Amino acid sequence: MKIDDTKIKQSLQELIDTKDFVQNLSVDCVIFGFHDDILKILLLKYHDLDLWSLPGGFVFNDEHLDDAAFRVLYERTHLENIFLQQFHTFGRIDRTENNVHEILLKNKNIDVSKDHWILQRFITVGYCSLIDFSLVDTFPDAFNESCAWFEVSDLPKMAFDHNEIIAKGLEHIRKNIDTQMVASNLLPEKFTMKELQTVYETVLGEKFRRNNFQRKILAENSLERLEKFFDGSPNKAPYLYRFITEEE
Amino acid sequence: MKIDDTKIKQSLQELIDTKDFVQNLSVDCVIFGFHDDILKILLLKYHDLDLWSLPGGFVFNDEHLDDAAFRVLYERTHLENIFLQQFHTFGRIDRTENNVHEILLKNKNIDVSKDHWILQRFITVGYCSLIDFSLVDTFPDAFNESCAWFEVSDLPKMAFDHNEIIAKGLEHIRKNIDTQMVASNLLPEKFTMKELQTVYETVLGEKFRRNNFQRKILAENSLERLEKFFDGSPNKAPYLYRFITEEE
DNA sequence: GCAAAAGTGTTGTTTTTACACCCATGT
DNA sequence: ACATGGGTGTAAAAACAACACTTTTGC
Repeated sequence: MKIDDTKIKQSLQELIDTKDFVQNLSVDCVIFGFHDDILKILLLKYHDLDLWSLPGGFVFNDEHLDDAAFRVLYERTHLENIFLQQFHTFGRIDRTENNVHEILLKNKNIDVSKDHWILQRFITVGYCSLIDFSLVDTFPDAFNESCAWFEVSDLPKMAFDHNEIIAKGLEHIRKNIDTQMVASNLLPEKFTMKELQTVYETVLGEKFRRNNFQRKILAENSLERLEKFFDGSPNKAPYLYRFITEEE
Repeated sequence: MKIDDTKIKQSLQELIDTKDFVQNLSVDCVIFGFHDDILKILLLKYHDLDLWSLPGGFVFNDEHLDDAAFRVLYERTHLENIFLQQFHTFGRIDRTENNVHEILLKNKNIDVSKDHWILQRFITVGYCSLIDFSLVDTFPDAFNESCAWFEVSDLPKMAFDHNEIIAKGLEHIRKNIDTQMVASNLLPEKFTMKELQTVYETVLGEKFRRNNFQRKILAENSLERLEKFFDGSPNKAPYLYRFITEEE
C-alpha cells in the first residue's frame, strides 16, 4: 500500500466514523463552470473506478441544509460567498442501490457493517451554481481521486442518478439564468454587454442578435451603464455595465 | 379522560413508537382547494392548541419520497392518483425548534425521552397540488383534532415555518399553473372555457378578458374542442374542451 | 322578441425580430 | 483611410389588449 493510499484510507475512515450527520440525507451540487463560450460541470472521479459523481456531501445535525451545500462547494473549490440555488430533492428508494460506496470501501480495505449509514438509502437535495471555471482550483474528497470539468454534452459514466440530477439542474439554470446573473458569481462587477450575451448564449445554447439582446436586457432595468472600456482594440469601445443593487 | 382521548393517545403512541421512518425528514403538502372562485388551503388543527399546520408526515425507510407525499395526501383526503409537484425543501436548523410536538405529547400524557426522533430537527420536502375542495372529505391524523380549508389570504396561526412553505407553494403553483391544469385533478375531463378561465383567475388572482383568454389558451394547442354543452340556460351553449394527451 | 352568455372579428398598441446605418478606435 | 466591432434607428411581423358585433339558447 502506497503512502497516498494510507492517507486516503485515513480520511475515508474519518468520514465513515462521523456520527453527527443527518442520516439518509445528502446534498449534491451541480456546479456549472463557464469560460470561453463553453459550459462545463465539475465532477469527481471515484478511486479505482471508471465512475464519476457530482460533488456532494452530508449534512451535520446542527447545520442548515443550505450551509451544507455551501460547505460542500467550499471543500471542492475553496470558493466562498457563492450564489447557490436549491432546485430539487431526489428521493427514489433505489437511487443509491448500486453499492458504489461498498465497493469503494472494500477496495481500500475498510470494513463497515452491512447496516452502516454510508450503505443506507439516501435522499439528496440538489443545488446548482454558475461560476467561472478558469478561476477555481478543485480539491477531491476522500471518496474521489480527482476533479475535472466536463462539457455538458459529453459526460462520463455517472454514479447513482447523477445524470438525472444534472439534467434537472441544467433545466433549472436555464429557467433561472436571470436571477443567477444578477447574483453573479461569474461576471466581474463591471462587464460589457457582449460578455453578458456570451454567457446567455452558452447557458441557453442559442444565439441572439447583438442589438436585440441589448434592448431586451436593458428593458429589464437591472443594469446601470458605466464608463467605456478601452482594451486597445481598433474599434469603438463598449460600455461597461453593472447590476443595480437596490438598497432602499 | 374521555374515550376519544384514549383513542388519540393510542394512535399518537403508535406513531411515536414507529421505528422505520427516515430520521429527521418529513414531507408537507400544500393542498390548494378550488371551488366557486375561491382558493383555499387544507390545514390541520393541533389538539388543544390554537395552532394549525400543513398536512405532513414522515417517510418510511423503504418508501420513495414522492410516495410518502402521496400517502400523506391519501391519509388526509382519501384521494388517489393526484398530481403532486415537489417544489422546495426546507432545511433551517431551527425551523422546528419551538417544541410544538413536545407540548402536544405532554398534553396527552405521553412521555418521550429528550432525544426521541419526534423532537429532533426536521428537514421537510414541500409538495403541492390543486384539487376541487368540494369533492373531498378530510380526515385528521393523530396530532390533529380537525381539518379545515382556509382562504389563502386569511390563514390562522401556523406552526413551524409553515407560513413560509405556503408562500413558496403558492408561488410555485402560480408559475406552474399550466402543467397543473394539464395533469388536472381539478377540472372534469370535459370542461368549458369559462371553467378553465375561472381557475386561472382564482389561482393567479387577476381577471382576464373572455375572448383574449380563449385565444391565448387555444394558441397553446393543448386543447381539443368537443361538442357543445347544454345546461338549459337561456343562452348560447359553450363548447366543451379536453386536454390533448399525446400518445405517440 | 328578449336577455344572457358564448363565439368571432377588428382595430390600435406594444413587443419582438430582422436589417441597416452610423460611430469610435488603433493601425 | 480603413477595417473592426459597438451603438442606435427603423420597418416589418408578431403578439397582445380593448372593444364591437354576431350567434345561440330558453323563456
